[in-house]
Amino acid sequence: MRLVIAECSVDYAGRLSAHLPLAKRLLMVKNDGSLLVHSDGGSYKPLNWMSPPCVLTTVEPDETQAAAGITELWKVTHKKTGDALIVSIHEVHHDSAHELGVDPGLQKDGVEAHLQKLLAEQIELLGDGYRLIRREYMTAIGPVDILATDATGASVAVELKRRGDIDGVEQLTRYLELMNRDPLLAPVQGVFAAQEIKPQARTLAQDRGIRCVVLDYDAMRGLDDSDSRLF
Amino acid sequence: MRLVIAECSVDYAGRLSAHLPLAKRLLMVKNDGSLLVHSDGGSYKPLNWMSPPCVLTTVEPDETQAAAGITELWKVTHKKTGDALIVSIHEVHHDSAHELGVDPGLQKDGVEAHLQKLLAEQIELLGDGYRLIRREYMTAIGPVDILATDATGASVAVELKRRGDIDGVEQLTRYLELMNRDPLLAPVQGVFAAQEIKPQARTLAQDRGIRCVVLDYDAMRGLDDSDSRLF
DNA sequence: GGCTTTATCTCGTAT
DNA sequence: ATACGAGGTAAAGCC
Repeated sequence: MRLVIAECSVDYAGRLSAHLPLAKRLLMVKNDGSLLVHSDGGSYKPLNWMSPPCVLTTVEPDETQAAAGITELWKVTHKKTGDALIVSIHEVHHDSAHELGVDPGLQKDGVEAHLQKLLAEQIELLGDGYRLIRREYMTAIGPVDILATDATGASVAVELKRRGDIDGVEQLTRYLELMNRDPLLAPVQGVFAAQEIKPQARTLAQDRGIRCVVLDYDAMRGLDDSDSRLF
Repeated sequence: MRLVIAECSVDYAGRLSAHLPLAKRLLMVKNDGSLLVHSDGGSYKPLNWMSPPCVLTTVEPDETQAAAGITELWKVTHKKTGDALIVSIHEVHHDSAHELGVDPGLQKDGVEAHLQKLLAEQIELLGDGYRLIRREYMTAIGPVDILATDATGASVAVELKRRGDIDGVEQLTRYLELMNRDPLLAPVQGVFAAQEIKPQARTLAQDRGIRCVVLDYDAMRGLDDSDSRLF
């Protein structure tokens, strides 16, 4: 992510035409090439922006533009729609770049979060001798919902979903590949747990040696009297 | 505006509960106290945020939190709803503040400027034989959007609006009164052109002998190949 | 992948 | 002030 504070004017042409007069603003260039133009007020919506997929190119200002005080010209075009955003920069006050990496993303607490909490408390539902290591076990590619050990002490990675679909199996597969490369964890067994598991997902999981567990949410809630406290 | 790049986790409690696991993100603190938490991808929507009016306070982490690696705690609460956003900062990688001032704000040209340009180019939309005299024809009380002549060579004053309201008809009426006193122009016919004309405005216009024309912006754009050049 | 519904929606406008 | 509808809506859920 690149952060630039600059005196600039902005023109947008796409579904509509819009113009931002010259003023000092924040230009946020994300890793995917998308651009956000923010002022020091308003809500979270930028004054103007370009959504991915798009490309940012810097153009050399021509004589007229240079005479008008433009020192840099950014052109951001959307790859599909052809929408264009043109940023005319007059003066740069700040310019810094930062490596942020992939974000694990927002968890909206609802049924899945509650399911995770309940299963963590009732980890023996997976089998006798199972013990919880931790929830949200962090890996380089994101957090695994639950990490546990089975009766033999071997690691078990649990992926939780309300509706178990192929996507969830793929996700768990990626985690397992990564974790099995870690000598401190390997061998790691996979468990795909959901209130409902689609036949395709079940077939794929079994094909990859991943155990499928269907969870009874209501029964799990019934066992847990802390339910009234919610979280 | 303050920009902070930090390892942080975020919890939101308001209309819903949500959580962001520990990761490196951008924290944007606007002048009004509002906060935006951005990752290096996604759309213009932040991962999490607090809208104004709100207040940001920094809290000293307690022993447990400090032991967990939290060096700073930000608490942003909405003044009316009481929604709260809690940012647990583990490590700050960048921290800078910038004075941006008040933004002049976005001008949506789709409204009038673009319409005027398009209608000037496609003046025959008003009728066969129409010819453009000039845009922004100056009078003593201000510029008339478009001055043209009809097939007979008589003057036509065009008032353009995105949404045709009574105000626009009144404005055009004033121009027409003035221009009809000019022997070089008189008689001047009035045309009220807009993407949408309100019934009250239409009634008033017709009562004053002003012709109403509804413009199809998209069709006019489609006819204008200069649109593909963007600027 | 395409479609429908939702949103801590935001934002403007009319009442 | 509040209600209503559009948005460069974006994002989640569902078939």
